[in-house]
Amino acid sequence: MGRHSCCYKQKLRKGLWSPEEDEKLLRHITKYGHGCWSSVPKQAGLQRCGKSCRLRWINYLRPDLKRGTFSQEEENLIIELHAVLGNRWSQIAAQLPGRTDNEIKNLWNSCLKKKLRQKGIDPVTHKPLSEVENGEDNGRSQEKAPEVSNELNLLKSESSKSDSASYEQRTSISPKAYAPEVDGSCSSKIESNFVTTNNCYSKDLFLDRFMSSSSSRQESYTNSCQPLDLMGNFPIQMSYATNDHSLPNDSNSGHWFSQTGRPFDMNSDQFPFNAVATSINPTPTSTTNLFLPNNSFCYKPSSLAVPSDSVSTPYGSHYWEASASNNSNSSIRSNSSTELRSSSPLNNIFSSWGLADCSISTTTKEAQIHMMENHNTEEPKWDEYLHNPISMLASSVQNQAPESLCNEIKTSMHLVPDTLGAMLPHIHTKQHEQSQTSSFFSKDIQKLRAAFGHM
DNA sequence: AACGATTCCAACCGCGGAGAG
DNA sequence: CCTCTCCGCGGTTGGAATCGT
Repeated sequence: MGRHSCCYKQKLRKGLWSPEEDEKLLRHITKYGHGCWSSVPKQAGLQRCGKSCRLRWINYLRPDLKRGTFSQEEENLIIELHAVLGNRWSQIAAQLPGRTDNEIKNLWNSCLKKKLRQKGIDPVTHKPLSEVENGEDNGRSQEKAPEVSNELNLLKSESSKSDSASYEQRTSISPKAYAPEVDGSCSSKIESNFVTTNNCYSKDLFLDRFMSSSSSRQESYTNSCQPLDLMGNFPIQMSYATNDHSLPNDSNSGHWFSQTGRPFDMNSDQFPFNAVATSINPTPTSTTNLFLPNNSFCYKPSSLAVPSDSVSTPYGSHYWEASASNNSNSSIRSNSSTELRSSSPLNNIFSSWGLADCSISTTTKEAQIHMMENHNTEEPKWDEYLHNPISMLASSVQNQAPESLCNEIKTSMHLVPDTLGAMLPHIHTKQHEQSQTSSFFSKDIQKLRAAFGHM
């Protein structure tokens, strides 16, 4: 049958990727998008199979990847999600912006399993080991909530020492993303009720939500808890600003913003600040805010203009979160008591952005309606982004040389805090470390450093 | 310093689903 | 329907890095 024609083709390289290969792939995808993966290697001049390219892109080159160790919140979330979803790594990953299924799987196998066992919890069933050993219940129970609560209690006691926010607060983001909106009645409460109390939220609903919304990675990214770009912080615009390119005009600028983040893998998500605003660390004070200097909840580059009507919060900027239940039917939940800015020229762009203050869960119905309306007007364009963000991006920047675009996107790829908390580009692998001096990367590093004012 | 054991993680493999013809 | 191809997912592996003796 030859299921994977690439598998038996000789001459194809296997194993670790060289920096040159990375560069080729990155350039190609940045420029043209991946399209059909099987044709990518040929077009990009790589001696790899399409599968390998895809994997490399998803697990390493994708610009929106968050690097570094998992925070306690992330670990907790993974455990929670695993309790409900089992080994559905891709779906778990969909709830952890910037993390790949592979990464999460590795973490689980190498770390979390052990941790759970040490705590006396069976990592498969998420029940107390003693119970499992007694053979009381084989397989996964239909009622997960109590077991998960056991885990959470243990985890709470462990992780609450340093965090002022409650565990529920810290874990509220993800659940709210898949909070059922069957009738809209649960939306705000659920944020803190999932798993811990399970009051209005069954596992089945939860699963339904997942199963129906994530037939593919991209789709699940779109539909689920989404990284939130920052109101007033314009990822791509900043890139342009640092590169002296003129900004797209208002009507086009919408192209640059992600409502849910994920469809903009290539763009907004890769922005160094994005991960901050994303959902994993609901509490701005949590300990591992990888991308944020000073633990602030969002970081606003000084070079960026902020809409005059944006409102300061203890955590920085406001934004709105979109939680689309599917591509054509979305509900947007304001997560703050702040009213929508309806007068902004970029209103429709921001129509679904929320405030990242997860401790506040006031839902404004009018706001939801308003936002839904606005959101819907963006739908067709949004759909295009979903299917080919890169080419959309490319077509939006006709005036910019592809080369430059490539560099800009790449620039934001891997940013890690330096010792002072400044965000510096980081080429992750050892392979890459060797090539950091290549002009391809170093130019961007310089640019980025300049943009951040750190040298 | 040398060596073996262990850990970690990037990458591979094989399967199943979806879609086109 | 059937066949074929492509894609994505989850399990597994290989090897580099780290740890312990």
